[in-house]
Amino acid sequence: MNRAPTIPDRILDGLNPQQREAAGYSEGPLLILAGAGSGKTRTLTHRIAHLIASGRARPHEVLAVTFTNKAAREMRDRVDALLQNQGRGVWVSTFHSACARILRREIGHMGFEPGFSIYDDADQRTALRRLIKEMGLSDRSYPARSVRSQIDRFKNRGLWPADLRAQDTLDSDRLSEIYQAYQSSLRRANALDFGDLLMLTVRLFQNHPGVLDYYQRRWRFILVDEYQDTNPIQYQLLRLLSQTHQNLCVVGDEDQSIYRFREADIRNILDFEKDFPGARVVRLEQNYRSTQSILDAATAVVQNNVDRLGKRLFTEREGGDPVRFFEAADDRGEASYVVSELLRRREEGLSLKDAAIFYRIHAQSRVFEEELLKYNLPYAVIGGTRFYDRAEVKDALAYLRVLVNRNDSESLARIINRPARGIGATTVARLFEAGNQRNTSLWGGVEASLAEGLLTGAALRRVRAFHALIEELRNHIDQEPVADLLARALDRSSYLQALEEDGSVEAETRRENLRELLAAAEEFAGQNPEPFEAEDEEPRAGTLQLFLEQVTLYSSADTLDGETLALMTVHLAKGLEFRVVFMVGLEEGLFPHFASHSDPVGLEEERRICYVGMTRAQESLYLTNATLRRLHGRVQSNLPSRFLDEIPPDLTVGSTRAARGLPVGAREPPSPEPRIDWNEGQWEGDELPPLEPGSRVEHPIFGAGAITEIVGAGPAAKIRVRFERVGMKTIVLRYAQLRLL
DNA sequence: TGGGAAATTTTTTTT
DNA sequence: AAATTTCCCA
Repeated sequence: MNRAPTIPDRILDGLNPQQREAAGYSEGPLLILAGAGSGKTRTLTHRIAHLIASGRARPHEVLAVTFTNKAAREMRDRVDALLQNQGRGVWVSTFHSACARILRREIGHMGFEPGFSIYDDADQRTALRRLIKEMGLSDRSYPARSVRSQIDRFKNRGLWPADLRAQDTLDSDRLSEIYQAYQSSLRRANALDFGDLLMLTVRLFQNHPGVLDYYQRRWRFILVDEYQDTNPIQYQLLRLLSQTHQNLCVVGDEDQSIYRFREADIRNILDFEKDFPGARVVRLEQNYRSTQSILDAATAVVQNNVDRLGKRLFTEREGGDPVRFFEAADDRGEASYVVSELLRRREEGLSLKDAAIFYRIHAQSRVFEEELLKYNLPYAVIGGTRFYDRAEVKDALAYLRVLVNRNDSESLARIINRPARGIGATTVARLFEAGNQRNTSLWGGVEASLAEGLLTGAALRRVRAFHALIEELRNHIDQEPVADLLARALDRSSYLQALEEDGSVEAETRRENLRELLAAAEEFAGQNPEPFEAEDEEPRAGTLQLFLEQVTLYSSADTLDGETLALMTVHLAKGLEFRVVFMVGLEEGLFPHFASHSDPVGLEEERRICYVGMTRAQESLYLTNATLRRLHGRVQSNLPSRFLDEIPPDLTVGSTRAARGLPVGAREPPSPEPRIDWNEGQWEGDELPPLEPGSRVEHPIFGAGAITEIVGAGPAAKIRVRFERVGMKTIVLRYAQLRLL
């Protein structure tokens, strides 16, 4: 049956000596420092295939961790192809998916039920918003959004509420209290958030050595891609899992670390040799992807970073097109330039699937979409408002989630009055309170209210009817395929009916989306989601549960195919490559993003993001910027990105501000520039004067100073200025009699 | 009480 | 522009 071991060495054919060394390396920790385009994924897949083909590991003894589920699927397919279908059983997944899978089996040890829900960002926020209100705290001092991200950051660092010390936050008392309350509410709801998937797995391993032992023994070889973007909790997990066999192989590039906001810690890769003594280090420095011009330009940018090991990447693809600069008058002009270039190149035979548009933030996609629609060019926006984030889709999924786990309070709260059935905010608050008092979920509150007569009149009738609806639907869980169950839920809840009666175009779109969701559910049932190895003896989580998990954990970056142009953020572009890349919006304030402006560490990360984007290009790279940009409903005027200025002019063609002697990026404006006074009509409407941190200004009373921070946009923006004579002041731009120096 | 309209606030990047 | 909160009427 297992005929694989006959051809182990052929698997290493076609690799260069360094790739070969890494792929064929036998036992012990292994660090592969792999520059952009140096074939790291190829090396990883060949290593997995070789481990199995040579008989050193059986498929189920290998765990490979990738950054996205899409990457996981690709890697699984490639391994499988190399092994002629003997590769099934290798676990290839993201940290989150792997942990979810472990927890489905083991979470009983932690006092949760196996049918646990997974809360996404929106669920977390609404849960927090309610808790903060319940605790009598002001949502001004504790905006749910920022509390959510702080808690998330704690989790990425592996910190539970009890671990917080004063230095972790300015007001650690209340914050850790909220965090604590939030964790109890998750527990009552039998729910985990994204961070908990990792946190609970680590805690499970720490508290249950027997369970840890099983996984330690089982995974004799562990491989991790994009290691530069792992955070402390992921590091802990890897340490625990690799203890027994020490066969941890990590691949990464410190220049491509772009997830600091998720607590990714570059020291993980810098310190690997210290953390895992005796580690073998292999460097992959030959770039097989890009032309020399592209590589040189990208290197020139990233070289401005202080915090890096430094490496020499080389390519045999000499020369190539110079990098193209284009400065448009505004964002529409930028889009029309990009699309006209696409049309031109398509005439020359470029396939749209070989091109991509990268931007810093999702909001930039819109103008490009409009322009592409004009010419009927097929495109796909990756990420952004994902299909599964649409209100009606979330409603439908909430019904399913409640059927699996009635205690999922966020989902229940979402659907209890959708479609409107007369159970308003006041009633829901009461039900929540009833649940809280009994230390149970919203559903517990519903049951208690019905049993103990806490409600009267219309409210009672309506809640009773809703309760009956859920109970009725639950009877069908095990008897019907996911799609049928979903259709039944939408029908019995009158959700579809309400949309039909609405009659608006919007409602029609929503129904369309629901049909699409039904189709997705059907398709899901058709394919066997994850191949299970016999040894796994995994309790077959219901298909319904697997469907929900996939919908929650799989980002839409995980689907991209056909003859379509891809639009995405640079973050989502990591790990991909395209013949032609347009990186747009290279402007101060946008890229580098203003949130990182005042902080050198943040700026270095922005520079790495830029580097990642540039190195995706194989043949042609376009870098564009717009002088005026409509963003967040306002028009702003941006200087070209300082990153453009960091690229040597001999590698580029096209217009640049620098070539015309105009100010670029962080540089001081040329000095005998006429003084700009924007109180006298040069800057109309919402247009913002060319100000940025670092600009020097003069105030009639305070004298000269330098801008340290700009808050907001347009004339209503405030700026913080450090004046030479009077120190730091905050000034509203509109009223300030400032002059630019 | 519930529902929808109007006013207000807030802007990065993701599993 | 979009998300959220407040306001006002039935």
